[in-house]
This record gives sequence, C-alpha cells and structure tokens, in this order.
Amino acid sequence: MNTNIVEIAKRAGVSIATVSRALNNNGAVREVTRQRILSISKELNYIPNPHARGLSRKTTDTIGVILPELIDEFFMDIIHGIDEEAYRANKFVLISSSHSQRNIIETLLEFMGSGRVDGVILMVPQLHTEAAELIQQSKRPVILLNVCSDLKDVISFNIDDYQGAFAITEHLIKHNYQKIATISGPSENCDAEERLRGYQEAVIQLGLSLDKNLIISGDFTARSGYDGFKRLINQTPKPDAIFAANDMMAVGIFESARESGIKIPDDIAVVGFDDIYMSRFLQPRLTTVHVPIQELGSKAIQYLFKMLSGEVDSKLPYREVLSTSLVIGGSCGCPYQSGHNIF
Amino acid sequence: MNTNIVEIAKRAGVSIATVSRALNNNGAVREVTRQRILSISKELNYIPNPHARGLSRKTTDTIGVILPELIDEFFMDIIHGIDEEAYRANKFVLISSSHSQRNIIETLLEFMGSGRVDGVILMVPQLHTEAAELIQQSKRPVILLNVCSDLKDVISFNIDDYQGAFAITEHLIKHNYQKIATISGPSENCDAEERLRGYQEAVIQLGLSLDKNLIISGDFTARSGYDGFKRLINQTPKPDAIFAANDMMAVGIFESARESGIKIPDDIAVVGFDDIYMSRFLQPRLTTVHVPIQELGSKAIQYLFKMLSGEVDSKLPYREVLSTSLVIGGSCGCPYQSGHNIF
DNA sequence: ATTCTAGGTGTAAACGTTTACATTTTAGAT
DNA sequence: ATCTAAAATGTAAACGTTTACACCTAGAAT
Repeated sequence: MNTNIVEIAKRAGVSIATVSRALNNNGAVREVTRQRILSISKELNYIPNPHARGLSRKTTDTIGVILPELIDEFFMDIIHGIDEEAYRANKFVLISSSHSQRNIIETLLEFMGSGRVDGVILMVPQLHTEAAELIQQSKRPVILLNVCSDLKDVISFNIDDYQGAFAITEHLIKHNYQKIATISGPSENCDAEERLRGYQEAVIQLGLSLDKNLIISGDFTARSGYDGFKRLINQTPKPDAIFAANDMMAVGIFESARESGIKIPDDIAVVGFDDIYMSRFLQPRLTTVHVPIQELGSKAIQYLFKMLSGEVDSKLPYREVLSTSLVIGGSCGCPYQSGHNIF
Repeated sequence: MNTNIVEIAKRAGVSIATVSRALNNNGAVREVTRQRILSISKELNYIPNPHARGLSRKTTDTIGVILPELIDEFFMDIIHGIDEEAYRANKFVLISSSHSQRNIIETLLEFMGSGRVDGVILMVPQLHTEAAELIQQSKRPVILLNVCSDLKDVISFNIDDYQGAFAITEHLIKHNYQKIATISGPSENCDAEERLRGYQEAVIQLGLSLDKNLIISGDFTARSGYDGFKRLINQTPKPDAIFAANDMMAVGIFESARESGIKIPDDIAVVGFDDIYMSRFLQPRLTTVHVPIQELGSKAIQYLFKMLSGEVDSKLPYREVLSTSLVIGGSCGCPYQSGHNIF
C-alpha cells in the first residue's frame, strides 16, 4: 500500500488535518511543524491519492480532450499545444479520439457527468444537436475548437478559414488568373464551408464572375484532388488556377498533373490550405495558407484554465478567431527560390 | 449535484448495497429488483462517480501513455492504435507527451504512485536508469514501446529495426550496388543503433566490405539527410547507393539531389526507413521499410488489458518483436509504375 | 491575576462507492 | 405447519482526502 496521509500524521506526531493543511498551504500551521511534515512526506515519496482528493474536492486536475479521428497531421500539433500547457500547469490530459457521432455524445456524457474531468476541449467536424444541448447544460466548462455552429452562448476558438481562403484567392487574382477553380471539402464540414465562402466572396468582390462549373466538390483526401483535377482539365471552361481547399487535395492535384504532363504553375497554378509539412517538398513548393493549429490548442487550454481558476467567468460566452497567414511558394506562379531553407 | 447511488436506492426502495450489486452484476439480486434499479438509473442518467469507485476498488479505468515529443507522424498512429482498443474496452487514456528526461520520471511517479492509472505504456527514446528502477519496482504493469534496454525482466513491444535494415540493405546488394552508404540516426537512439547494426551485418554477411567512410551520422531530421548527402557525393569513395536510417532524412537527400542535378536512382539509389506518408509522393517513390506502428500501439494495450484482467501474469517478462516489411518504390532502381494507387 | 484573542491543532463528518458480514425473506422438503 | 438452506437484502466499515467546528494554548491587554 502506498503511503497515505495517516502514515505521515503518525510519524509527524500530528493529526491528519494538520498534515493536509501543511501540504496544501491552506489553514494555519506552525512553521516548524510544516517543515517536519513536508520533509517526512518527501522522504516517503508521498503522493496524494487523486481519487480521495477528487471525491472530497470535487475536482480532478484533469481535462478531457475530444478530437476527431480525421485530423491526421494536426493531431500531433493540437495535442502538443495542449499537453505543454497542461504540464506547465500540473494538469493531466484525458484524450479521446472520437470515432462516431454517437461516441462523442457518450464520451461527453462520461466526461462531464461523472466528474472524471474538470473541463473539456471539444473538436468535432460538426456539432450534433444532442451534443450541443449537453454542452449548454454542462456544469463544467467546455471549449469548442473550430466547431462552426450558430450557438451563441458558447466558448470557442476558431481558425479564420474565411479570411485565409479569401486571401489566397485574392493572391491568385492578383496574378491575373481569370478562371480560378476550387476543389472544396466535404459539404457538411464547416472548415470546408468557410473556405468555399472565402473563395466565392473573393471572386465576386474582386471583379471575377462566379462560375458553378469551376467549383468541384472534393472530400479533403488526396484522391479527391487527383480526381477533381482530372475533371477540371478536361472541361470547359478550363481553369488557369486551382484553389484546393486543403493541402492533401493539392498533393493529389500535383500527382495527377505530373501524370498528365501538365506543368505547375506554367500550365496551371495550384494553391492549397493548411500548410502541412509535406507541402514544402512539393515541386514547386506549394503556395498555401498556414493555420496556427498548435496555438489553437494552447490558447484554448489556457482559457480553460482561467475558467477553472475563476479568473474568467465560465458562463460568459467567448469567441476567438485566429488568423491565418499566406505561405508563398512557387505553385502560384510567384518566383520561388527553393533551397535548404525549407527544413 | 449529480445523481448518486443513494438517490437510486431511495427511489427503488432498496439499500445502496443492492443498487451497487445490481449495477455491477455482482452478487445476488432478484431479477425484478435489478430491472427496477436499472431502469431508474437509466432514467436519471446515472454515472458512477469514478473517484468513489477508484477509492474503493483501487482501480481506475484509465491507462497512462507516455510518448516522446519527437515522434511526429507516428504520434497519431500510436494513439489511434491505443485509443481504439481503449474505447472498445471502455477504458480511458491519460496522455503525456514527455518533454525532458526529468519529466518522464516525474510523470511516471505521478502516474504509478498515486493510482491515477491502472497501467502505463511508455515510449521513450532511451531509458534512464532511474526510470528503469521505477519500472522494476512498480506495482502496476508497465509496457515498454520500442525501448531498447538490456533490462531482462520487462514487458516490451518492439519494431524489428535490425531485420528491416538488414532486409533493405540486402535489397540494395541484390541490385548489385557496391558502395552502399548509410546516414544513421542519433547515436543514443536505439532505433538508430539497431538500424545501423542491420546495415552493417548485411554488408558484411553478404560479401561487401564495411567502409567507415560510407557511414555518416545524421539525426533523423531532413536537414541532416540534406547535409549528409552533400558530404557523401563529394568524397571518395563515392557511394552508388544510400540507406537513410529514416524517411525524413531520405526526403532531405532527395531535396539535395534535386538541387545538385543528381538523378535518383540513375546516378545514385536511395532508400529509407519508416514508410511515412510523404514517402509515396517522392519522385521516384521511395523504397523504404514499413513499420507497423499502429499495430504496435494496439498490441501493447491489448496485452496491458490482459495483464489487468489477470489473463496473463504481470510479473512474467514478455517481449514481442513486430517485423517490418519492404515497400518497393523506384528509388532503389526497381521498375516502378507510379499511379493513383498511391492514395 | 484574569480575560481576551488568535493562532495552532484535533475531531469528526462528508464525499460516493464496494463489500464482508449479518439479517431477513423465500421456497422447497418434511 | 414447521424446518432448512439458499437467495435476497441490509448494515456498516473501508478507501484517503478536505474542512467545518471545537478546543487548547500562549501571550497581550486589562
């Protein structure tokens, strides 16, 4: 059996209450007594039992993180952003990579309802009504990550997909491309929707005309970029530039272009979104939109900690939108000096 | 306050002991009573308090996972492998992406000593003595993932780096390359050591002579592959093939070769290790060694669960080595039909 | 010397389960 | 109807903390 507070109390010749007070710097304890208790507990490698503590305090030092499974490369960045802050704050991270919609509800229920975690960071492609209700009623704080929903009284951190898509489309327009196509993401996905909206607005506002035929629906996989490209180059109007709604699809486009002997950017310009690691190794380097994904994670958890400590009001809705930045490579037609700076 | 067992007992008109028995299918409860209790607890959305349960049972349904931070692409695969099994078994995953060696010890202590988790999956580049002792003494099961150590009485799951490196070097030799160089990983890293050993053994056993000048030390980064390649092509003997100890370094090699106008595989063959996603998009597709990393995670946790359930003896040392497989691309000189099958 | 105050400490209840043990109920055998 | 064994249920202790409350002491103020 591990050492517990009783053992320490016995050795220090005090009651368990005093030990608890000394260990938590909470309540009055004579300095000499405190030191004695502290040294004994160090000597015995005492670690407070988290269950007993949780039962009594009604808080664990744990936060739950629910991530979608399709997040691939960002998975690591998000978790790193979260984990680093958690470690600094001496908190623990319970992770669940949700499989289905049903699963999210279950996990949410289990996390929130049982007191297993003090708060939750939730990142799901789209928010089911049932889950939304759960969040509203929840006693414990929930932070939404890149979840677009019309819920107003909610705390969320988002990537500014719209702004990023607008900016990169604008960049293409400045290149003077006339027929700018896009391969969009899955229609229920809100990142995809916002990126499409950014593209459309840029096209309209900057004086080009919106052509339905230039909008192809993809699903964020390289495969769908590959297929989308094949369709685009065989149709009329044939685009002179393509905005892939994410980098993976751009990768598919590159592959398809290579097979068909089509030169990027000479024959057709291609840009992406996400700035995945691989994008800098494409030939030419992909022009894309950088998303501050690790920052998203760390900002979210920092805010969560503030809520838990009472520094900010958990009941107050809050929304932060992190802006993206353009990464200029050679795939858009810009001159690009490739080199070892990519590492 | 959340509903608890007392509330249910009250409504069902029984004692809390009966409720507990009914809920856990443990001890005799009349069928009609059980049904009543079950339906009431469903109706009230009852979720047992994990702290109370943990305090009483001395087990949480949680396992701890400690991962190195440098694992990048594999991070997701490992966690997915673990998470999936955990979800199936109704367990939770507490994750820590360790920052420093100090941190690992601390985390291990906290995880093990406090009863916060039932067991631990530990994946660290190299095992510090202090950590090793901790594991030996631990009451709760610990599984080592790809940790090479001379510890004998330990439970570990490993990737067969030696066999993979041997196989791919052998493949190069069958191509009839005479001067096969390698760019190794960091010297303290045990994956790196094993891969180097596999390379060396293959060279020796298959009739080539080992040349110190053909062994360049890298550090698993693309940058070090880039630099290593530059050194190799400017020296004598100049190699006709290079085995990069991981794919990232191969990526660096490709980049460097492209800059220098050196053709792969015509001028020099290049192979890697890991089969990262990006490797299939290199031109030509990288010949490499596939490592079953997700399988590593799921096998490890499955074994852990067996230990926890008593199905296997936790005190018994156990070691499983997962073998790798060759992925033949065009970079080694093999004919390779590129195409959309890569997706 | 007595009273007051406040800091230091102890006692015991509370948190929500599980479970050994005691007790009651049930049903089958007589 | 009575007895008995088994099944069903209840009682209470245990898990290891935190904390409200009570108590004790020592020194300051009277």
